[in-house]
Amino acid sequence: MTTIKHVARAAGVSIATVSAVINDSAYVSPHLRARVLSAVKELNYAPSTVARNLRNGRSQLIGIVVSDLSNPFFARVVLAAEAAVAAWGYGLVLFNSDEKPDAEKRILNRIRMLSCDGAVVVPVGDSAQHLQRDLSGKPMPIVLFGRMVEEERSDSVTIDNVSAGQQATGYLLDLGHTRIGSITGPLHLTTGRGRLDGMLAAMHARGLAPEPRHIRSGEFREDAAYSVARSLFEQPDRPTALYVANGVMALGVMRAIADLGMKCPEDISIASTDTIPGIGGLRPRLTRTEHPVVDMTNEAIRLLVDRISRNDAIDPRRVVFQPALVVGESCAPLRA
Amino acid sequence: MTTIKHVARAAGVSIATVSAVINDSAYVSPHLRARVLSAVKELNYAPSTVARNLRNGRSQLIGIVVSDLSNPFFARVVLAAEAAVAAWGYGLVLFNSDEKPDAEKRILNRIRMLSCDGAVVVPVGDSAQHLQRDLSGKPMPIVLFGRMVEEERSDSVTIDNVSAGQQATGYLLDLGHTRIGSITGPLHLTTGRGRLDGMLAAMHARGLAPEPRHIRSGEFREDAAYSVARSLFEQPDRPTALYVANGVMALGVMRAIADLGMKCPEDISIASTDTIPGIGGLRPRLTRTEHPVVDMTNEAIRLLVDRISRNDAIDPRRVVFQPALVVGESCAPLRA
DNA sequence: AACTGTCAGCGAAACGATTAGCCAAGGTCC
DNA sequence: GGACCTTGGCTAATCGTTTCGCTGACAGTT
Repeated sequence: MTTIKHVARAAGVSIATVSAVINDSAYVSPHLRARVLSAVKELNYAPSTVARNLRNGRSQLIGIVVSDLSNPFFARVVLAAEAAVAAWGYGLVLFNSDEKPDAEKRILNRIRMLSCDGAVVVPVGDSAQHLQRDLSGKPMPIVLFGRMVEEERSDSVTIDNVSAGQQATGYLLDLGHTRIGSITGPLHLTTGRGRLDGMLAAMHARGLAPEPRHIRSGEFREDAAYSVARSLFEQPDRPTALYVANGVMALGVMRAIADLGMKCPEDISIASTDTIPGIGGLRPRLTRTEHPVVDMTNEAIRLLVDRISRNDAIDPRRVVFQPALVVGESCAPLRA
Repeated sequence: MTTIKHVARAAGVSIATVSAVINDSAYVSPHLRARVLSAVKELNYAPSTVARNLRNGRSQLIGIVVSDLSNPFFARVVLAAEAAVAAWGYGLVLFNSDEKPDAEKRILNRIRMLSCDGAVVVPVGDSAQHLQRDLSGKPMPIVLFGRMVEEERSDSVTIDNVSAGQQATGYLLDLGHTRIGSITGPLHLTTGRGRLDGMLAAMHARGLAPEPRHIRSGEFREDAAYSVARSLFEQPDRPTALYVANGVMALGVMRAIADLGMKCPEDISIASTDTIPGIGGLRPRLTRTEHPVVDMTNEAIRLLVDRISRNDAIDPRRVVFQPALVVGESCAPLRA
């Protein structure tokens, strides 16, 4: 590795001068500046970020912890986050907690040891809070993304889950369905609980109440949804319409429908929150509510970068995005 | 931040002793060791990776540069890579070159500045080679993934693209199709060129040659494939079967088929290489060749870690995985 | 001519860790 | 009892930067 010292020697100046040229942090005469720059090019010098980080206590690294990278929703978040942090001059260190609280704890500890300047976390436990409290002095900036676990004291970017459930269920109700079921995520997560609450609220608003056994919840996974859907469909009085809480679960439900020889939307209507992008050519297209993933991610990174470069403590900020209903072909009016 | 110095003071020992305890790098009497450990716990001390890295020239970071993170194939690679590097005790820094050679160059420079210990690169240009040559002294370990651009001197993990094209096309031929077209990727990439060569080889082996205007190539993107497919289908004597070179392109083709009011496989058979995971419930399921993504990724990380921890230079190793044909419902026998 | 102010550029001290080399204290052996 | 070895722990150098404070030259002011 060529270091600043080699450059200084080659250019016949002190390392302080080289540093000044590199960082534009002080005036250097054009003459010397040119000598330094040509030495830099000559030796193909690049300042060591490690040394720089040690010196000024920052790492230009942002951690991102997602709960399930195999979920395309989070893949899109990571994609957007990579672009966003690059635009702010940071690097993105990626972690996958796989919905396991202790994995999350390990990861957050690793993030701390890497001296990341901050992190975007899709929480699965309450470790994020602890991490912040632990640090004597400045807490590590954290932005919670997508969901919250308990009452949190961090910045957060989420969607209005209740509205998502309401909109999707409302659409099914408008089509005349009354026997509506739902498969939602774990109820200790706001994305699970909130969407279910929205679904129930929409029903109640029309004076309806779902069959308790048509209300199911499970992990946010394709195979989990598949099993739940099968057991739901194999019962005698199955629902005529189903609200499914996310994109991969909707895929699992679709697979169950196909495997049971049913047809969607002829035999059952499916509305979901979230979808899998790019499957526009496959039928049926899902009717679902969508989140503005890129905007949400940009906002999260913006909040994080702002908090990193801010030295006064301010109150947590919570940004909530609204879902939008997108109509596909997976829902049909109730047959009389 | 609490540093090793604070721990030393609290435990009443020198920082060298603390370091020895932390790293088990020298014998420390049980008495002092206990004092140190309790001070560590007391102060909630975690060694600064930055300082440690500066000192011993490693960063415990592995970079990964993918060419298009919005492609689910690479999303799966990243998912697998995250798990693999974590298992080896590394962190994963993610970059997206978006198929742009100059973005790749910038990224590789950033990776160098971050003093990553190595990188997995899906190359879009020839910067990876340059990066290796540039460094005086030890070159930075790099493993090329998925494709190669020119003759390369790095380790690489790829698939047998020719075989992928042959298998998929062979299946179409077995169904009786002779007027077969193809939409493949950019021909300067081995994934583009190789798959097309395989397709052509399969045709030639049966004494057939495709219509030149049925052989198209374009970017590995859903929308690119959509346009190409439309223009192909709107011609008078369109092919009865089509080989599509990757999963997202296949989705674009499916969308074009749907938008033109055609049906797959009734009106046209589609076979592809690569697919989008988890769409088992949507119809038709693609007939395609699949790659062992997880195995490939693990192998790449294994090669990289091996080269990082090795101090003797050895010849580049090339690992080639074989694709496997998976039959769906997107192909039908040719109607007489 | 002496004093003051400017200012380009330099030297050296951090940042937080690892580690080679050293130094007392204690034990062993003739 | 002195020479020698072992050994636990410490001091100090080092990694590659940034940055504070200083030097010395030169110009302007009286």
